Amino acid sequence: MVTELVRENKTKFIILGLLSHEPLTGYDLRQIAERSIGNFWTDLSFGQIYPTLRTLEKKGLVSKTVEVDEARPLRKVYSITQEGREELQKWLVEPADMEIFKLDILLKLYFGSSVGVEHSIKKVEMFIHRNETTLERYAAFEKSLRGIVNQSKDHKFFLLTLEYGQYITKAQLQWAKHTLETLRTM
Amino acid sequence: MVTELVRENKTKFIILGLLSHEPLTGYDLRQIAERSIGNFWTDLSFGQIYPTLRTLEKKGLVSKTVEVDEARPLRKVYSITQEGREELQKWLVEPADMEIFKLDILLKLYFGSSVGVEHSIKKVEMFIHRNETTLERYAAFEKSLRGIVNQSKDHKFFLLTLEYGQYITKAQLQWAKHTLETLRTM
DNA sequence: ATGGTCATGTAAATAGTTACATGATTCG
DNA sequence: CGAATCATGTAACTATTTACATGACCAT
Repeated sequence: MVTELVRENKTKFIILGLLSHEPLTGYDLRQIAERSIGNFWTDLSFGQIYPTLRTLEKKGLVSKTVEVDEARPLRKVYSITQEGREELQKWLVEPADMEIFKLDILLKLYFGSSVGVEHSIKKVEMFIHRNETTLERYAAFEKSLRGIVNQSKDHKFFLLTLEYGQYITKAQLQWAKHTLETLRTM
Repeated sequence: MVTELVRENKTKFIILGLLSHEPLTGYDLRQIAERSIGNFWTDLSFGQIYPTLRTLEKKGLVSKTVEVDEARPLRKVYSITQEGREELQKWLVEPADMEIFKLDILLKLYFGSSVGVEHSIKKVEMFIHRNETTLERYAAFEKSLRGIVNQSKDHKFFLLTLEYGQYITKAQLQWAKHTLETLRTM
């Protein structure tokens, strides 16, 4: 039996999702993606964005208007079409895929027995520092978001993903502090 | 200025790391990887393993012995060489890369405003169920590990990565339960 | 002047997945 | 008798990154 497993191109749906909020250029897409889904997804690169926009346009899922403003770089502003919205909705109702985690620090800890525990300790300390910084950034973000969260549903959804980041980052900090103690007595 | 950023092939170091514990076949590698680093890294596929083993052998980082046992498939058992250990150690002392998270459920929640909140609720419920199952699996694993953890350093490192999984999974459950409440009042 | 931001894109390489191909043994 | 496990691997495709190429404006 041939079970044809169509691999879903997430970049495609991220672009469609972002365009479902507002029309954007390829350049905008990268920045908006970073700011909106950046805590739980890898950044989009131009090498992904521009080719994907072209195929999306070919399939009629997005449409393009070119803004020619002299003395300013030309902007190709993309909007989602009705077919695009339908494609997005078909994907949205499907069950979510498994989470993907790639923790280089755990790889290096797990295989670290051959290089001395001081290297592991240093990595965990850096990890703690990084997560503390992230938590501060989240707190500032949350503060500004709490004020406007009742203005739109989108803000509420954004807050949910921000809270995910906060829960995870706090858990990572707890783990890291516990791990430091363990490593120091090894 | 040309900043040559060499993209590190993690698969290579995972294989080297696993072989630094014991000699293994390509087939073994997939299973051992799944059991050992599977909670924080995506599984290795044969399409990655066999070609990587070949290039690793060509570079002299691993060596191969062929076990011909009649009435049994032939086994190519790979061992790490001294050069391989040095390559591994060079990588181990480098600072750890940023964590990579890909949360399809957050993508679908974030873009979910166009399909009705009941779809989001169902996804979060499934997420809770999945995480509860994972937590039970971790608990069973921990129990069996606590008994033997003093027998080897490797068990201690394994326990650290298992604990990471536990902290994260608990945090995800807390977030998901809070999120369910929020979604139900939307 | 230098670097940052805005804005487009392509080409080449690397990474990773999936399907296919083969075949014996073991377990229920 | 069929499914799972052991064991090898390749080919084709898809995904993603990185470097390169271009060029104007604006702030320091």
